[in-house]
Amino acid sequence: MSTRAKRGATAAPSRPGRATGAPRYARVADALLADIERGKYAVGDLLPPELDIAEQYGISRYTAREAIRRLHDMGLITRRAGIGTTVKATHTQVRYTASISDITDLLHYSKKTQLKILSEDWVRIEGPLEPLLKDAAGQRWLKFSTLRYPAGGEVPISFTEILVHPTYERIRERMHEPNATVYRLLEDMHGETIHEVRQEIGCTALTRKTAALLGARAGGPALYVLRYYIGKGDSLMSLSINTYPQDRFKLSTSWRLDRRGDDR
Amino acid sequence: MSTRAKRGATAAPSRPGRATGAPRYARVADALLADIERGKYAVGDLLPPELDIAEQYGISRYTAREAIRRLHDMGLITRRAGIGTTVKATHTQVRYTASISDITDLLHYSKKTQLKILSEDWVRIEGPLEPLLKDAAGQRWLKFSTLRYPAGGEVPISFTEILVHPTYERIRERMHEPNATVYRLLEDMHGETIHEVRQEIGCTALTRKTAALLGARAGGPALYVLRYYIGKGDSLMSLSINTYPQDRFKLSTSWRLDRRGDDR
DNA sequence: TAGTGGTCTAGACCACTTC
DNA sequence: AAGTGGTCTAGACCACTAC
Repeated sequence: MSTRAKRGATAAPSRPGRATGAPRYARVADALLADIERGKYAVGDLLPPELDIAEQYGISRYTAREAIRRLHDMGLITRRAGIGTTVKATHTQVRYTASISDITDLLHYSKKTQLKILSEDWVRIEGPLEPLLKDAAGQRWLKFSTLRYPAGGEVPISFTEILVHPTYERIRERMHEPNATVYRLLEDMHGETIHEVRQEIGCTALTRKTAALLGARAGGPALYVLRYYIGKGDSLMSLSINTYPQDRFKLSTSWRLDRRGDDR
Repeated sequence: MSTRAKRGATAAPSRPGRATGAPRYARVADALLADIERGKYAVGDLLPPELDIAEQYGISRYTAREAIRRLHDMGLITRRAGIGTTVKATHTQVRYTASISDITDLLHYSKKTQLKILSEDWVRIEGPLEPLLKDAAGQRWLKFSTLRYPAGGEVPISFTEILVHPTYERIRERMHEPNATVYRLLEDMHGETIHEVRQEIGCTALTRKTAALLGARAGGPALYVLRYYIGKGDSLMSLSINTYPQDRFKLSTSWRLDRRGDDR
């Protein structure tokens, strides 16, 4: 009980389980983590209160909190004042993540593309659209038919149909501006943020009509990408239906291993 | 001063008292964030030392640290003892992330699939393989040709060629086990972890040979997915080349907005 | 040697939840 | 009223980096 502070940030490269020269909070965090993995605290259980943990390990409340914070950063627990600390998972659920800085990153490598609007009209959600927009069946949505070109290029990358919830019809006013994108207009004009994008990728054969628009061979293979743009509270704001003919576009994603609980 | 602690985490709408109602560290973090965005501290600059910030805002070092921690959690700064706090970015670089708990999640919705190995041999990286594995040109890699079936199904989902770096040839021993996956065997048998997966998605037309294996129409559209499995230090460990005929498989990804600096 | 961030203590008041 | 996590203070020693 005499040894005071141990040391600052030493090498101590996140040896899982080991705990020789690591800070106290890290050792306590490892101990708690081991308890959770061993099942001493099951999912749904409460961890002991901070003061109990502090007493149990002979540390101050600050250090106990710092240990618990690690578990929180790993996403293993939730905390609520008045309730306590609840175990939510025994292992870090997410191991790999992919990141983008901007939704545009989903669309094309090069952000330097241009959208050409072929037509703009109101459509009723029925027929082939209905399975894509079940919850909006019968509603009238704004629809843009577009081609996307590389900067200065003559050959389109994709044929894209964009459906927009009627609430946001004002974006029509500025949709023809160069470099306009639906989601940016939604943010600018309606103050709405895209909270989530759900993307579904498949393949298809080009119809005669689409092939003609894209200058590709009818029946040829094409990437078919649906993107649902979802706002606050799971509200669907927009849907885009993209068709990319073979070899004009490649979708790349990089998934990286998370090391959240280790260093920081 | 006399005023001690302010308050806990409250909503506190428009109490005309002092500041907004947010904790002090949050207000200070916002102020620092504003300074960074305004350019008062440019990228590469050092933020003032903790004690200066504490003095400047009339708070304790703990509270100043807590404020700075938020900026760190947002990825805007790096900190080093003896040096100081360096501004690394003015805005959170990553806004949207997608997560998976397991690499298997990349492959198919249902994890209940079975791999059938058609053949296994050593191939030299040349010819059509060379552009995919430039750095390994001329090397001999282990290659598996496989079909993946849904649990109990008769119709394959995909034709997959798997290339494995010669270092890891031992996985051959257990590759035929049910539910074997390359990356899990790499972890089990060689103690190597996949640090990153790079995925490239395109489309193609089925060759006669592949179509025959898959029981699909030659020339029909197919998803073409390359996955590079990368270990520590950017070392390429394995590559898989997947061909999914139309309608047998859909790739889904969900990108969520990060809200790291806001609540927690 | 001086100054930085990293760790730690011992206390305190607060808001929230449960009894 | 009691107990929880959330916030905050005023101090301290440490390891690291620069001078």
